[in-house]
Amino acid sequence: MVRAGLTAERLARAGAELADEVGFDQVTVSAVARRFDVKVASLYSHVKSSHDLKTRIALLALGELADRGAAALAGRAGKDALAALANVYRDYAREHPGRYDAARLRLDPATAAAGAGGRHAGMARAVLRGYDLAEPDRTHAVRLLGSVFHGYVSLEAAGGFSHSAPDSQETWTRILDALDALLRNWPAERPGPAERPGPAERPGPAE
Amino acid sequence: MVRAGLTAERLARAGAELADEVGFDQVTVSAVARRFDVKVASLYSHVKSSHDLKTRIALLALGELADRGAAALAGRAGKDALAALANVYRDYAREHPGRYDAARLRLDPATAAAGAGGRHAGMARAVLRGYDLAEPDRTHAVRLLGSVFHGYVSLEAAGGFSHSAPDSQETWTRILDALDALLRNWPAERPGPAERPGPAERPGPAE
DNA sequence: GTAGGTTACCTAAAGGCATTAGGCAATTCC
DNA sequence: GGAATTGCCTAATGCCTTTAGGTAACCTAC
Repeated sequence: MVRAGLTAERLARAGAELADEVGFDQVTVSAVARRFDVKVASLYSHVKSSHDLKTRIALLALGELADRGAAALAGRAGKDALAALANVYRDYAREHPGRYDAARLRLDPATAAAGAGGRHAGMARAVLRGYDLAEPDRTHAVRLLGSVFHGYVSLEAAGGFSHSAPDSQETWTRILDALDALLRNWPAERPGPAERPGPAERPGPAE
Repeated sequence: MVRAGLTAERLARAGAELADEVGFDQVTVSAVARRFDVKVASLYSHVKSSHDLKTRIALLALGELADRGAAALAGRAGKDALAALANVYRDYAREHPGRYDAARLRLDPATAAAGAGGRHAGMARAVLRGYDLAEPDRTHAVRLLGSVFHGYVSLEAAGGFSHSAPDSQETWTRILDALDALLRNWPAERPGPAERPGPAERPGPAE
Protein backbone atom coordinates (compact mmCIF):
# COMPACT_ATOMS: atom_id res chain seq x y z
CA MET A 1 0.00 0.00 0.00
CA VAL A 2 1.65 3.18 -1.17
CA ARG A 3 0.71 6.20 0.88
CA ALA A 4 -0.85 9.09 -0.93
CA GLY A 5 0.57 11.78 1.30
CA LEU A 6 -2.68 13.43 2.21
CA THR A 7 -2.78 16.60 4.25
CA ALA A 8 -5.58 19.03 4.98
CA GLU A 9 -3.71 21.53 2.85
CA ARG A 10 -3.49 19.26 -0.19
CA LEU A 11 -7.11 18.23 0.17
CA ALA A 12 -8.18 21.85 0.16
CA ARG A 13 -6.09 22.58 -2.91
CA ALA A 14 -7.54 19.59 -4.74
CA GLY A 15 -11.00 20.68 -3.68
CA ALA A 16 -10.36 24.13 -5.07
CA GLU A 17 -9.30 22.72 -8.42
CA LEU A 18 -12.34 20.50 -8.45
CA ALA A 19 -14.54 23.48 -7.66
CA ASP A 20 -13.22 25.37 -10.65
CA GLU A 21 -13.77 22.37 -12.88
CA VAL A 22 -17.23 21.22 -11.84
CA GLY A 23 -18.61 23.87 -9.50
CA PHE A 24 -18.22 24.38 -5.80
CA ASP A 25 -21.49 22.67 -4.95
CA GLN A 26 -20.18 19.51 -6.61
CA VAL A 27 -17.18 19.44 -4.31
CA THR A 28 -17.66 16.51 -2.03
CA VAL A 29 -15.47 14.49 0.25
CA SER A 30 -16.04 11.52 -2.03
CA ALA A 31 -15.03 13.39 -5.14
CA VAL A 32 -11.81 14.61 -3.55
CA ALA A 33 -11.02 11.08 -2.35
CA ARG A 34 -11.52 9.82 -5.89
CA ARG A 35 -9.10 12.44 -7.15
CA PHE A 36 -6.42 11.05 -4.85
CA ASP A 37 -7.41 7.49 -5.65
CA VAL A 38 -8.01 6.84 -2.03
CA LYS A 39 -10.97 5.58 -0.01
CA VAL A 40 -13.38 8.16 1.34
CA ALA A 41 -12.89 7.33 4.98
CA SER A 42 -9.21 8.14 4.71
CA LEU A 43 -9.92 11.83 4.35
CA TYR A 44 -11.54 11.97 7.74
CA SER A 45 -8.18 11.81 9.48
CA HIS A 46 -7.31 15.11 7.82
CA VAL A 47 -10.57 17.04 7.72
CA LYS A 48 -13.29 16.90 10.33
CA SER A 49 -16.24 16.89 7.95
CA SER A 50 -17.49 17.92 4.59
CA HIS A 51 -18.12 21.38 5.98
CA ASP A 52 -14.60 21.57 7.32
CA LEU A 53 -13.24 20.75 3.88
CA LYS A 54 -15.36 23.44 2.28
CA THR A 55 -14.28 25.97 4.87
CA ARG A 56 -10.65 25.24 4.10
CA ILE A 57 -11.30 25.76 0.42
CA ALA A 58 -13.00 29.06 1.21
CA LEU A 59 -10.04 30.21 3.30
CA LEU A 60 -7.65 29.19 0.55
CA ALA A 61 -9.58 31.26 -1.97
CA LEU A 62 -9.84 34.26 0.34
CA GLY A 63 -6.11 34.10 0.91
CA GLU A 64 -5.32 33.94 -2.80
CA LEU A 65 -7.65 36.84 -3.45
CA ALA A 66 -6.03 38.93 -0.74
CA ASP A 67 -2.59 38.14 -2.13
CA ARG A 68 -3.60 39.25 -5.58
CA GLY A 69 -5.20 42.36 -4.17
CA ALA A 70 -2.10 43.32 -2.24
CA ALA A 71 0.06 42.83 -5.32
CA ALA A 72 -2.28 44.87 -7.49
CA LEU A 73 -2.45 47.72 -5.01
CA ALA A 74 1.29 48.06 -4.59
CA GLY A 75 2.42 51.38 -6.04
CA ARG A 76 -1.00 52.56 -7.12
CA ALA A 77 -3.30 55.23 -5.80
CA GLY A 78 -6.56 56.97 -6.57
CA LYS A 79 -8.66 55.71 -9.40
CA ASP A 80 -5.81 53.58 -10.60
CA ALA A 81 -5.87 51.67 -7.34
CA LEU A 82 -9.64 51.48 -7.37
CA ALA A 83 -9.68 49.89 -10.80
CA ALA A 84 -6.82 47.56 -9.98
CA LEU A 85 -8.52 46.17 -6.88
CA ALA A 86 -11.87 45.89 -8.61
CA ASN A 87 -10.31 43.97 -11.46
CA VAL A 88 -8.66 41.58 -9.05
CA TYR A 89 -12.04 40.44 -7.83
CA ARG A 90 -13.61 40.28 -11.24
CA ASP A 91 -10.69 38.52 -12.88
CA TYR A 92 -10.40 36.02 -10.06
CA ALA A 93 -14.08 35.19 -10.32
CA ARG A 94 -13.72 34.63 -14.05
CA GLU A 95 -10.58 32.57 -13.80
CA HIS A 96 -11.67 30.59 -10.76
CA PRO A 97 -15.45 30.53 -10.54
CA GLY A 98 -15.49 27.60 -8.15
CA ARG A 99 -13.00 29.18 -5.79
CA TYR A 100 -14.87 32.45 -5.96
CA ASP A 101 -18.06 30.68 -4.98
CA ALA A 102 -16.16 29.07 -2.14
CA ALA A 103 -15.00 32.46 -0.94
CA ARG A 104 -18.67 33.39 -0.62
CA LEU A 105 -19.28 30.59 1.86
CA ARG A 106 -20.80 31.69 5.14
CA LEU A 107 -17.95 31.52 7.66
CA ASP A 108 -18.39 32.05 11.33
CA PRO A 109 -16.70 35.27 12.42
CA ALA A 110 -13.87 33.55 14.29
CA THR A 111 -12.87 31.49 11.26
CA ALA A 112 -13.07 34.46 8.94
CA ALA A 113 -10.94 36.57 11.24
CA ALA A 114 -8.33 33.82 11.55
CA GLY A 115 -8.08 33.71 7.76
CA ALA A 116 -7.73 36.60 5.37
CA GLY A 117 -11.00 38.17 6.49
CA GLY A 118 -9.60 41.45 7.66
CA ARG A 119 -7.16 41.88 4.78
CA HIS A 120 -9.99 42.50 2.35
CA ALA A 121 -11.49 45.37 4.27
CA GLY A 122 -7.96 46.67 4.71
CA MET A 123 -7.43 46.76 0.96
CA ALA A 124 -10.61 48.72 0.37
CA ARG A 125 -9.48 51.14 3.06
CA ALA A 126 -6.15 51.46 1.29
CA VAL A 127 -7.89 52.41 -1.94
CA LEU A 128 -9.86 55.06 -0.12
CA ARG A 129 -6.71 56.70 1.15
CA GLY A 130 -6.57 58.21 -2.33
CA TYR A 131 -9.82 60.03 -1.69
CA ASP A 132 -10.76 62.64 0.81
CA LEU A 133 -13.12 60.84 3.16
CA ALA A 134 -13.28 61.01 6.94
CA GLU A 135 -14.90 58.48 9.26
CA PRO A 136 -17.62 57.32 9.30
CA ASP A 137 -17.95 57.98 5.58
CA ARG A 138 -14.82 56.03 4.91
CA THR A 139 -16.42 52.93 6.40
CA HIS A 140 -19.61 53.54 4.46
CA ALA A 141 -17.52 53.75 1.33
CA VAL A 142 -15.64 50.56 2.18
CA ARG A 143 -18.95 48.79 2.42
CA LEU A 144 -20.17 50.32 -0.80
CA LEU A 145 -17.10 49.14 -2.65
CA GLY A 146 -17.49 45.65 -1.23
CA SER A 147 -21.13 45.60 -2.25
CA VAL A 148 -20.51 46.76 -5.79
CA PHE A 149 -17.58 44.45 -6.41
CA HIS A 150 -19.29 41.42 -4.97
CA GLY A 151 -22.67 42.26 -6.43
CA TYR A 152 -21.44 42.96 -9.92
CA VAL A 153 -19.23 39.93 -10.05
CA SER A 154 -21.95 37.57 -8.87
CA LEU A 155 -24.56 38.96 -11.19
CA GLU A 156 -22.12 38.70 -14.05
CA ALA A 157 -21.24 35.13 -13.12
CA ALA A 158 -24.92 34.27 -12.97
CA GLY A 159 -25.18 35.41 -16.56
CA GLY A 160 -27.16 38.51 -15.72
CA PHE A 161 -25.42 40.74 -18.22
CA SER A 162 -24.72 38.39 -21.07
CA HIS A 163 -26.81 38.34 -24.23
CA SER A 164 -27.74 41.97 -23.86
CA ALA A 165 -26.21 45.24 -24.95
CA PRO A 166 -24.15 47.00 -23.90
CA ASP A 167 -21.20 44.79 -23.27
CA SER A 168 -20.50 43.75 -19.69
CA GLN A 169 -16.95 45.04 -20.00
CA GLU A 170 -18.19 48.46 -20.99
CA THR A 171 -20.56 48.62 -18.05
CA TRP A 172 -17.77 47.61 -15.72
CA THR A 173 -15.53 50.37 -17.01
CA ARG A 174 -18.26 52.96 -16.64
CA ILE A 175 -19.17 51.76 -13.17
CA LEU A 176 -15.58 52.26 -12.09
CA ASP A 177 -15.70 55.75 -13.59
CA ALA A 178 -18.87 56.39 -11.66
CA LEU A 179 -17.47 55.10 -8.38
CA ASP A 180 -14.40 57.24 -8.81
CA ALA A 181 -16.55 60.29 -9.42
CA LEU A 182 -18.71 59.43 -6.44
CA LEU A 183 -15.75 59.04 -4.10
CA ARG A 184 -14.27 62.33 -5.21
CA ASN A 185 -17.63 63.92 -4.61
CA TRP A 186 -19.09 62.12 -1.63
CA PRO A 187 -22.30 63.84 -0.51
CA ALA A 188 -22.59 65.41 2.93
CA GLU A 189 -25.04 63.96 5.38
CA ARG A 190 -28.83 64.41 4.88
CA PRO A 191 -29.08 65.99 1.50
CA GLY A 192 -32.60 64.80 0.71
CA PRO A 193 -36.08 64.18 2.12
CA ALA A 194 -37.08 61.38 4.50
CA GLU A 195 -35.08 58.25 3.80
CA ARG A 196 -37.77 55.78 4.58
CA PRO A 197 -41.33 56.83 3.83
CA GLY A 198 -44.10 54.54 5.03
CA PRO A 199 -45.39 51.94 2.61
CA ALA A 200 -48.78 53.51 1.91
CA GLU A 201 -48.82 57.26 2.20
CA ARG A 202 -47.17 59.49 -0.29
CA PRO A 203 -45.02 62.19 1.23
CA GLY A 204 -45.15 64.40 -1.81
CA PRO A 205 -42.90 64.61 -4.87
CA ALA A 206 -39.27 63.81 -4.21
CA GLU A 207 -37.87 66.97 -5.63
CA MET B 1 -55.70 6.62 2.53
CA VAL B 2 -56.51 10.32 2.62
CA ARG B 3 -54.94 12.28 -0.17
CA ALA B 4 -52.75 15.17 0.78
CA GLY B 5 -53.68 17.36 -2.17
CA LEU B 6 -50.18 17.98 -3.44
CA THR B 7 -49.49 20.33 -6.30
CA ALA B 8 -46.28 21.79 -7.63
CA GLU B 9 -47.50 25.15 -6.38
CA ARG B 10 -48.06 23.97 -2.84
CA LEU B 11 -44.77 22.13 -2.79
CA ALA B 12 -42.95 25.27 -3.81
CA ARG B 13 -44.71 27.28 -1.13
CA ALA B 14 -43.86 24.73 1.53
CA GLY B 15 -40.30 24.68 0.27
CA ALA B 16 -40.14 28.46 0.57
CA GLU B 17 -41.34 28.34 4.17
CA LEU B 18 -38.85 25.63 4.92
CA ALA B 19 -36.10 27.69 3.35
CA ASP B 20 -36.86 30.62 5.62
CA GLU B 21 -36.86 28.36 8.65
CA VAL B 22 -33.78 26.24 8.09
CA GLY B 23 -31.96 27.72 5.11
CA PHE B 24 -32.36 27.21 1.41
CA ASP B 25 -29.57 24.67 1.21
CA GLN B 26 -31.46 22.49 3.68
CA VAL B 27 -34.48 22.39 1.40
CA THR B 28 -34.70 18.90 0.07
CA VAL B 29 -37.36 16.81 -1.56
CA SER B 30 -37.34 14.59 1.50
CA ALA B 31 -37.83 17.46 3.92
CA VAL B 32 -40.77 18.82 1.97
CA ALA B 33 -42.33 15.36 1.83
CA ARG B 34 -41.97 15.11 5.60
CA ARG B 35 -43.73 18.43 5.98
CA PHE B 36 -46.74 17.05 4.11
CA ASP B 37 -46.50 13.75 5.95
CA VAL B 38 -46.17 11.95 2.70
CA LYS B 39 -43.62 9.58 1.23
CA VAL B 40 -40.78 11.07 -0.76
CA ALA B 41 -41.60 9.32 -4.01
CA SER B 42 -45.01 10.95 -4.07
CA LEU B 43 -43.53 14.33 -4.81
CA TYR B 44 -42.07 13.13 -8.05
CA SER B 45 -45.46 13.19 -9.75
CA HIS B 46 -45.52 16.94 -9.18
CA VAL B 47 -41.93 18.08 -9.57
CA LYS B 48 -39.39 16.60 -11.94
CA SER B 49 -36.43 16.66 -9.62
CA SER B 50 -34.86 18.33 -6.67
CA HIS B 51 -33.57 21.01 -8.99
CA ASP B 52 -37.03 21.55 -10.42
CA LEU B 53 -38.39 22.08 -6.92
CA LYS B 54 -35.68 24.60 -6.12
CA THR B 55 -36.29 26.42 -9.37
CA ARG B 56 -39.97 26.75 -8.51
CA ILE B 57 -39.08 28.18 -5.13
CA ALA B 58 -36.76 30.65 -6.80
CA LEU B 59 -39.47 31.75 -9.22
CA LEU B 60 -41.91 32.10 -6.35
CA ALA B 61 -39.49 34.35 -4.50
CA LEU B 62 -38.68 36.41 -7.58
CA GLY B 63 -42.37 36.92 -8.18
CA GLU B 64 -43.04 38.02 -4.62
CA LEU B 65 -40.10 40.41 -4.79
CA ALA B 66 -41.34 41.90 -8.04
CA ASP B 67 -44.82 42.34 -6.57
CA ARG B 68 -43.43 44.16 -3.58
CA GLY B 69 -41.27 46.28 -5.79
CA ALA B 70 -44.14 47.30 -8.01
CA ALA B 71 -46.25 48.22 -5.00
CA ALA B 72 -43.42 50.23 -3.46
CA LEU B 73 -42.73 52.12 -6.66
CA ALA B 74 -46.32 53.16 -7.28
CA GLY B 75 -46.62 56.89 -6.90
CA ARG B 76 -43.00 57.55 -6.10
CA ALA B 77 -40.21 59.13 -8.08
CA GLY B 78 -36.64 60.26 -7.75
CA LYS B 79 -34.76 59.46 -4.62
CA ASP B 80 -37.95 58.46 -2.95
CA ALA B 81 -38.44 55.70 -5.51
CA LEU B 82 -34.80 54.70 -5.30
CA ALA B 83 -34.99 54.23 -1.54
CA ALA B 84 -38.32 52.44 -1.75
CA LEU B 85 -37.07 49.88 -4.23
CA ALA B 86 -33.81 49.40 -2.40
CA ASN B 87 -35.66 48.78 0.85
CA VAL B 88 -37.88 46.22 -0.80
CA TYR B 89 -34.86 44.05 -1.53
CA ARG B 90 -33.26 44.57 1.83
CA ASP B 91 -36.43 44.04 3.83
CA TYR B 92 -37.36 40.97 1.86
CA ALA B 93 -33.94 39.46 2.46
CA ARG B 94 -34.27 40.10 6.17
CA GLU B 95 -37.81 38.79 6.47
CA HIS B 96 -37.27 35.83 4.16
CA PRO B 97 -33.61 34.89 4.07
CA GLY B 98 -34.29 31.47 2.63
CA ARG B 99 -36.46 32.78 -0.14
CA TYR B 100 -33.92 35.48 -0.89
CA ASP B 101 -31.23 32.85 -1.22
CA ALA B 102 -33.53 30.94 -3.51
CA ALA B 103 -33.97 34.00 -5.69
CA ARG B 104 -30.20 33.97 -6.16
CA LEU B 105 -30.31 30.49 -7.70
CA ARG B 106 -28.69 30.21 -11.10
CA LEU B 107 -31.60 29.96 -13.54
CA ASP B 108 -31.22 29.26 -17.19
CA PRO B 109 -32.21 32.33 -19.22
CA ALA B 110 -35.40 30.80 -20.60
CA THR B 111 -36.72 29.98 -17.13
CA ALA B 112 -35.80 33.38 -15.77
CA ALA B 113 -37.50 35.13 -18.64
CA ALA B 114 -40.65 33.07 -18.21
CA GLY B 115 -40.78 34.11 -14.57
CA ALA B 116 -40.41 37.57 -13.12
CA GLY B 117 -36.91 37.98 -14.55
CA GLY B 118 -37.61 40.99 -16.69
CA ARG B 119 -39.78 42.78 -14.15
CA HIS B 120 -36.80 43.43 -11.92
CA ALA B 121 -34.76 45.20 -14.55
CA GLY B 122 -37.93 47.07 -15.45
CA MET B 123 -38.28 48.37 -11.92
CA ALA B 124 -34.74 49.66 -11.83
CA ARG B 125 -35.39 51.38 -15.15
CA ALA B 126 -38.50 52.94 -13.67
CA VAL B 127 -36.48 54.37 -10.80
CA LEU B 128 -34.03 55.85 -13.26
CA ARG B 129 -36.78 57.71 -15.06
CA GLY B 130 -36.46 60.14 -12.19
CA TYR B 131 -32.91 60.93 -13.23
CA ASP B 132 -31.49 62.41 -16.36
CA LEU B 133 -29.67 59.53 -18.00
CA ALA B 134 -29.61 58.54 -21.66
CA GLU B 135 -28.68 55.15 -23.04
CA PRO B 136 -26.28 53.43 -22.65
CA ASP B 137 -25.66 55.08 -19.30
CA ARG B 138 -29.14 54.16 -18.19
CA THR B 139 -28.31 50.48 -18.63
CA HIS B 140 -25.00 50.91 -16.88
CA ALA B 141 -26.89 52.50 -14.00
CA VAL B 142 -29.46 49.69 -13.93
CA ARG B 143 -26.63 47.24 -13.55
CA LEU B 144 -24.98 49.34 -10.87
CA LEU B 145 -28.18 49.48 -8.85
CA GLY B 146 -28.63 45.73 -9.18
CA SER B 147 -25.06 45.17 -8.06
CA VAL B 148 -25.27 47.43 -5.05
CA PHE B 149 -28.62 46.12 -3.87
CA HIS B 150 -27.68 42.51 -4.29
CA GLY B 151 -24.16 42.96 -3.03
CA TYR B 152 -25.07 44.91 0.07
CA VAL B 153 -27.89 42.62 1.00
CA SER B 154 -25.80 39.48 0.64
CA LEU B 155 -22.88 40.87 2.55
CA GLU B 156 -25.20 42.03 5.28
CA ALA B 157 -26.90 38.62 5.41
CA ALA B 158 -23.51 36.96 5.67
CA GLY B 159 -22.88 39.03 8.77
CA GLY B 160 -20.29 41.22 7.10
CA PHE B 161 -21.41 44.42 8.78
CA SER B 162 -22.51 43.23 12.17
CA HIS B 163 -20.39 43.65 15.28
CA SER B 164 -18.69 46.72 13.90
CA ALA B 165 -19.41 50.42 13.92
CA PRO B 166 -21.08 52.20 12.34
CA ASP B 167 -24.44 50.59 12.27
CA SER B 168 -25.48 48.74 9.13
CA GLN B 169 -28.64 50.81 8.92
CA GLU B 170 -26.65 54.01 8.90
CA THR B 171 -24.41 52.77 6.12
CA TRP B 172 -27.42 51.74 4.11
CA THR B 173 -28.94 55.18 4.43
CA ARG B 174 -25.73 56.88 3.42
CA ILE B 175 -25.22 54.54 0.48
CA LEU B 176 -28.65 55.49 -0.80
CA ASP B 177 -27.71 59.16 -0.40
CA ALA B 178 -24.55 58.48 -2.33
CA LEU B 179 -26.29 56.61 -5.13
CA ASP B 180 -28.81 59.41 -5.46
CA ALA B 181 -26.02 61.95 -5.69
CA LEU B 182 -24.20 59.80 -8.22
CA LEU B 183 -27.26 59.39 -10.43
CA ARG B 184 -27.92 63.11 -10.39
CA ASN B 185 -24.33 63.67 -11.32
CA TRP B 186 -23.41 60.81 -13.58
CA PRO B 187 -19.95 61.36 -15.04
CA ALA B 188 -19.44 61.75 -18.77
CA GLU B 189 -17.43 59.13 -20.59
CA ARG B 190 -13.65 58.86 -20.08
CA PRO B 191 -12.96 61.26 -17.29
CA GLY B 192 -9.77 59.64 -16.05
CA PRO B 193 -6.55 57.89 -17.09
CA ALA B 194 -6.25 54.37 -18.50
CA GLU B 195 -8.84 52.07 -16.98
CA ARG B 196 -6.76 48.97 -16.93
CA PRO B 197 -3.08 49.44 -16.37
CA GLY B 198 -0.86 46.39 -16.75
CA PRO B 199 -0.01 44.42 -13.64
CA ALA B 200 3.58 45.59 -13.27
CA GLU B 201 4.27 49.04 -14.60
CA ARG B 202 3.17 52.12 -12.84
CA PRO B 203 1.52 54.72 -15.04
CA GLY B 204 2.12 57.56 -12.63
CA PRO B 205 -0.02 59.02 -9.85
CA ALA B 206 -3.74 58.99 -10.52
CA GLU B 207 -4.28 62.68 -10.00
C1' DG C 1 18.74 -3.88 11.74
C1' DT C 2 14.99 -4.93 14.05
C1' DA C 3 11.33 -3.91 17.96
C1' DG C 4 7.92 -0.76 19.18
C1' DG C 5 5.10 2.94 18.58
C1' DT C 6 2.76 6.07 15.65
C1' DT C 7 0.55 7.34 11.61
C1' DA C 8 -1.92 6.62 7.25
C1' DC C 9 -4.96 4.35 4.89
C1' DC C 10 -8.24 0.45 4.80
C1' DT C 11 -12.81 -2.44 5.41
C1' DA C 12 -17.32 -2.41 7.19
C1' DA C 13 -21.52 -0.53 8.42
C1' DA C 14 -25.35 2.70 9.29
C1' DG C 15 -28.13 6.44 7.85
C1' DG C 16 -29.72 10.17 4.60
C1' DC C 17 -31.11 12.02 0.06
C1' DA C 18 -32.49 11.52 -5.07
C1' DT C 19 -34.64 9.01 -8.37
C1' DT C 20 -37.18 5.30 -10.91
C1' DA C 21 -40.47 1.34 -11.54
C1' DG C 22 -44.48 -0.64 -10.74
C1' DG C 23 -48.86 -1.34 -7.69
C1' DC C 24 -53.28 -0.33 -5.45
C1' DA C 25 -56.72 2.81 -3.83
C1' DA C 26 -59.32 7.12 -4.33
C1' DT C 27 -61.52 10.06 -7.38
C1' DT C 28 -63.93 11.24 -11.67
C1' DC C 29 -66.66 10.63 -15.62
C1' DC C 30 -69.96 8.27 -18.24
C1' DG D 1 -72.06 1.46 -10.70
C1' DG D 2 -68.14 0.48 -13.63
C1' DA D 3 -64.07 2.23 -16.22
C1' DA D 4 -60.48 5.28 -16.64
C1' DT D 5 -57.50 8.25 -14.39
C1' DT D 6 -54.91 10.07 -10.93
C1' DG D 7 -52.45 10.21 -6.38
C1' DC D 8 -49.85 8.24 -3.18
C1' DC D 9 -47.62 3.95 -1.89
C1' DT D 10 -43.76 0.11 -1.53
C1' DA D 11 -39.46 -1.35 -3.16
C1' DA D 12 -35.03 -0.90 -4.91
C1' DT D 13 -30.65 1.35 -6.54
C1' DG D 14 -26.94 4.44 -6.13
C1' DC D 15 -24.34 8.10 -4.19
C1' DC D 16 -23.00 10.83 -0.16
C1' DT D 17 -21.41 11.38 4.94
C1' DT D 18 -19.70 9.80 9.01
C1' DT D 19 -17.94 6.55 12.65
C1' DA D 20 -15.52 2.35 14.47
C1' DG D 21 -12.03 -0.48 14.40
C1' DG D 22 -8.21 -3.01 11.79
C1' DT D 23 -3.68 -3.51 9.31
C1' DA D 24 0.29 -2.09 7.01
C1' DA D 25 3.85 1.40 6.33
C1' DC D 26 6.98 4.55 8.34
C1' DC D 27 10.11 6.50 12.19
C1' DT D 28 12.83 6.20 16.14
C1' DA D 29 16.08 4.14 18.95
C1' DC D 30 18.74 0.89 20.71
